[in-house]
Amino acid sequence: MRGQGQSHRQSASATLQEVARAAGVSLATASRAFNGSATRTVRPDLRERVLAAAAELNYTPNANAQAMARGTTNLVGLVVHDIADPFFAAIAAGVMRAADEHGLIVTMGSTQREPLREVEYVAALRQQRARVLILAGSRLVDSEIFERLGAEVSAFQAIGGQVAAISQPKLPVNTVVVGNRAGAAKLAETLHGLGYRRFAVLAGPSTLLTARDRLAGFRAGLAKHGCVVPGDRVVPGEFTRDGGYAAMSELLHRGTDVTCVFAVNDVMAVGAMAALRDHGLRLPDEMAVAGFDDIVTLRDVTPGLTTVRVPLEDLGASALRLALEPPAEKPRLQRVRGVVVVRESTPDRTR
Amino acid sequence: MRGQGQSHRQSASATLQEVARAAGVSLATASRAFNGSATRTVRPDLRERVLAAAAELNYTPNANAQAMARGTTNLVGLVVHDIADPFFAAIAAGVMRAADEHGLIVTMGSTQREPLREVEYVAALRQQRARVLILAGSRLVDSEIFERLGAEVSAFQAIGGQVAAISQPKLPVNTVVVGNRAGAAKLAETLHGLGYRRFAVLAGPSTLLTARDRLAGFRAGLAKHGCVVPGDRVVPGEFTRDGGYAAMSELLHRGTDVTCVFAVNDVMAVGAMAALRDHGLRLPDEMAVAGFDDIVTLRDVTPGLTTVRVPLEDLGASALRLALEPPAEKPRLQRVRGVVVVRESTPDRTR
DNA sequence: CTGTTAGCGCTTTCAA
DNA sequence: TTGAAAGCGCTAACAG
Repeated sequence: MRGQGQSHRQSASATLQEVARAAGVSLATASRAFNGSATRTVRPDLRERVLAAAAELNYTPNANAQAMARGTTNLVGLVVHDIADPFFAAIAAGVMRAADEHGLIVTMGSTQREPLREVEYVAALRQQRARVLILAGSRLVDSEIFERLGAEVSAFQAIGGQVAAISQPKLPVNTVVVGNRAGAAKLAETLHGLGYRRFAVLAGPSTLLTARDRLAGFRAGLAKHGCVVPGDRVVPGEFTRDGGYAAMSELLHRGTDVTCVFAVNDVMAVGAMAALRDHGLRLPDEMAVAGFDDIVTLRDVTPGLTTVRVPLEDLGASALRLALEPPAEKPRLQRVRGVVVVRESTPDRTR
Repeated sequence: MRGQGQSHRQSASATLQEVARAAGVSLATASRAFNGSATRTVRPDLRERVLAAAAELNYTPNANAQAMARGTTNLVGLVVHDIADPFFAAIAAGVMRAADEHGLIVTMGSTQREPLREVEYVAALRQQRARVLILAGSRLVDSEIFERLGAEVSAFQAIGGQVAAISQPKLPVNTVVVGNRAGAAKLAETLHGLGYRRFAVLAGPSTLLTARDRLAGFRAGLAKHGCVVPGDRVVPGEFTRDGGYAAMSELLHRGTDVTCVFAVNDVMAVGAMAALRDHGLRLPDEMAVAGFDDIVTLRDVTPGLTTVRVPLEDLGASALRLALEPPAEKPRLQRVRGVVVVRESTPDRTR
């Protein structure tokens, strides 16, 4: 192609220089024809010529070159625990929607729930000079690797990157805080109001703050009514469908007289329902089940799952907006509360 | 400019130049210390010094600068119809898994099922000089905008980008072809074997090739047994949960004597089941339902949904591998077949 | 309003 | 092995 084929690349795209030449203007004018602002204007006819030449040559600006020259990109890096989990898929959808409105490109990393990979992704995003970093998903209690994440995030900020997190305000960055405790407490009170008294909790991983908060909130809500969940009715497990299935199986295996099970997220709740069925129990008559999140894809399970609705897409969109705010001295927090949604999985026992 | 801190940027990261200076070597040597190959080696002690200096300065290569200098990036652009749809989320997971193995970064665009946005995303990815483009999701019959997509894809290839598609082999690129026809035909035969004779199809959008192929395959499968689906029992609709709900409602509204409904994807099938329930029908006794895809998140619906399993994650991983293959004269096709999975939603009527 | 020119940070000849 | 220097494509002073 150009350069009479002595390029080592297999092919190349037209450059601004070539467009300028074709339009009979200087490089600078060609650049201004595209980026022209109030201060840097181009005579209309020249502008036309440049645009025409660009179209003719099928020119597209090289984003990498622009990034170099401008010293900034329009890349948003989103890090999630597991993109195949509908929880994160919904958040991702929200981030992408908001990114679109700002003309930003979203790149995504899925850590497969491996904390170290989160650190690696942040490093990769720093290398890409991403403008925005969004960390979605619960923090862990493990402080060792949390340190490293913090260091990496600081490094990202140090070169001018903007950051937001979704979950707990553990990092010194703007974060969208989900009202896990309050939501779970409200759920507990609602269930108590429906007449339930003997509860078990499928509690998720004990290292996951979100899981811990939901458990704590649930207990706090029950405590208001003098009701407790004994330790042997709190079963830990993975934060996944299979984790819910396993935890529920474990509970059934132990034998129990509980009438209502709270799984700390919907995905686990669905797994728990499957385990209950496989165990021959009829739902919801022989066991009530509640979850958390109100995952859209799961709204059609039967019996309909009582849960706490969290506006996941909005979470993603809000996080991007927060990240884009001009940096302040103190990180900003935006709290989002969940709303209890009662469905058929927890029928009213008081009547 | 950035001479003595009069840069307009708020901050900057250490550059290779600075690392080189700190290590007391030339820029070239510093570069080689990182990228060193067999031909371009660096004396071990110098190498050490460079690496130490880099660590000291918290240096990270600027990917944009590397892209400029090398003329190539390590960006994979993935375009999906809707990331919140578990179908695409699974594919995305597969792509990311495979990308990881190659040290590639994945950026994602979700078109919200708006064909024009697909074109825009491809344009954006060309601008980013992405190395790989993966187009996931059914092609449409609409030729007008298909032309534009084709042109944009060609432009992408023209500058050296590698492309793969997932769905139908309509574009002249490597593609992972899903055996929609064969899978639906097999499903039809299976259902016929279970004793069903009067079918309806919730057919999805008539412009979507995947939807059309599944309908055609289903009919072909039934035809083998002398069974037909009359036109008035084929109800179009959106390719979503709500589309399935609406189509099923429409069918029920018309009044019908069918005993089994085939929704052309699982998400629609779940919507259809909800509609059937809302209409007071008991499943699966009063109506059998089958879907297509075997979405993981939906494996726990009740009654368990009979469907055609498509290995979605593998689809994504395969697509990336295909895209990465050295360009050949002819686009390569990789066919993936679905496997019928019979569950409780279509009980055996023959006994 | 337009053109010239100096970088942005890095890779890669080409000489030494 | 190492270093000097020429770009990669673009933006943004700066001078006309």
